[in-house]
Amino acid sequence: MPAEAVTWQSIHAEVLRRIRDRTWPPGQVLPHDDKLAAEFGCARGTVSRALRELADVGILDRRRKAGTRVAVSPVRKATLEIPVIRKEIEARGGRYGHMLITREILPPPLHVRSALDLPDDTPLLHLMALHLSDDAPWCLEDRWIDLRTVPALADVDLRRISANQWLVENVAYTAGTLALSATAADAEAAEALRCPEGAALFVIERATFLNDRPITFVRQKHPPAFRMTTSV
Amino acid sequence: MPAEAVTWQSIHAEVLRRIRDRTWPPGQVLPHDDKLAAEFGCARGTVSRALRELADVGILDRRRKAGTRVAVSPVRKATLEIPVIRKEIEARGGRYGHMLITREILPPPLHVRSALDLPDDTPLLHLMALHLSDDAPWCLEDRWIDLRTVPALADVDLRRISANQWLVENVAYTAGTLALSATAADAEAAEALRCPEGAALFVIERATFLNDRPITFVRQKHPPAFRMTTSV
DNA sequence: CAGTGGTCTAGACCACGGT
DNA sequence: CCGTGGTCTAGACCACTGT
Repeated sequence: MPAEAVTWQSIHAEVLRRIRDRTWPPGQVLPHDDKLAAEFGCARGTVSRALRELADVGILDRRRKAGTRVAVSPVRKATLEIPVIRKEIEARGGRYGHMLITREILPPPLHVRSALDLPDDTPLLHLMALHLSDDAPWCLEDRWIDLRTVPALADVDLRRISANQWLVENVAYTAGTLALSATAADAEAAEALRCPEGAALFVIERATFLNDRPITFVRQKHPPAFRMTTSV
Repeated sequence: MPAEAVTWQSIHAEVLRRIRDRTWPPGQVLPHDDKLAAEFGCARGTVSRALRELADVGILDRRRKAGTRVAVSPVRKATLEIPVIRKEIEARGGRYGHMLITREILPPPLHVRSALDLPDDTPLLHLMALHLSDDAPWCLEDRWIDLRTVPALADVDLRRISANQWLVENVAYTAGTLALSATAADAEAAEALRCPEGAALFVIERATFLNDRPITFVRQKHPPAFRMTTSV
């Protein structure tokens, strides 16, 4: 048997195996990094790297002085990728299209003020737009933009480039929130998405900020067939 | 001015600042790790650690020989936490309750066979259960379990402990898929969740495996007020 | 082929947080 | 207080991949 190279990945896999084995059941304290390094025949840094990765995904609980334990309630974390809609559609083999429905300057409704943490009802740029995949409605977008944070957007022709894409290419946000929910299609959504009124729509809401200044709040309604998937 | 300690976090923050500044715009090639280490006055390993974290979340693109670039299409990644339902309810301050509606052994329908990659229609354990928060319906769970993978579950009294909880505590899955969608409430869901038929429900579907052997497929329907949130 | 990031090492100091 | 993980260093070798 050849002396296998000890990599952090190999330690990661071995530790995971012992956890799944229940060699180390939930709540169990693992040997200290030094002990494990001796057992695996490697430096402490290598063990540390492996265990840190497991702690990052919630499988281990590492604390100074207390040591490393197998997490009791493994709060599994799933990562969702939030691509630009255009890329998402093209990745699925569709031809991307975009239609600006309305563009106006309006005082924001309460839920927008709340999401963007706006102290008053200073008017924002409001857009309604439809994203299309092969000319079929992909999602109806209801967006509010604070032009005080991104003044350059005021001069952009949003019929040619979607606000979504312009923002991604021109503003790197520093913080954001994401909410997923389901809602029934109102008349406007039903018409735009060509689905019956009352149909169950998948809703993605995002608020983004640039150094605590609000950039945009967007609500995207997807037709009933839409699914978001990931693997864990 | 004291000589600040150079930590990987400080480099992480500084690089992020330069990206947001557009000092390094999307597509820009960064100086090599050695150069940056010299600039920041630290070891290459420290720079490497900082840049790796940024690459992990899709902000940088690091490749051997090609160097490090600012990602052009920042596919932002959001991480969703998938807790045990009981913990989720208790974390929100609710009192958890659980009701087993049906328990039977049945051949699985096609969508279950497909999700679990089952070659035939060998009967599985099928459960319908309702999770409650302060006696109000929280979610209707439709679960299929392959007892060949988890035979011990056959003898568990699922009226006392939910399958959800038993599985989390007793089986560490090795792989899984997650899908989120929206659907209209059918008569059964409407009655269980005390909402009108046709209401928009938020649906979470999960399939989990233990070393390529199917464990369970579960579809959880949440009433219209349900939201999943995270920050980025 | 050759340049660049990926990783390992051995040792050191330090920050956090149980006891 | 003092044990344990977190991090930095300086150097080395290696794997991947663009040219």
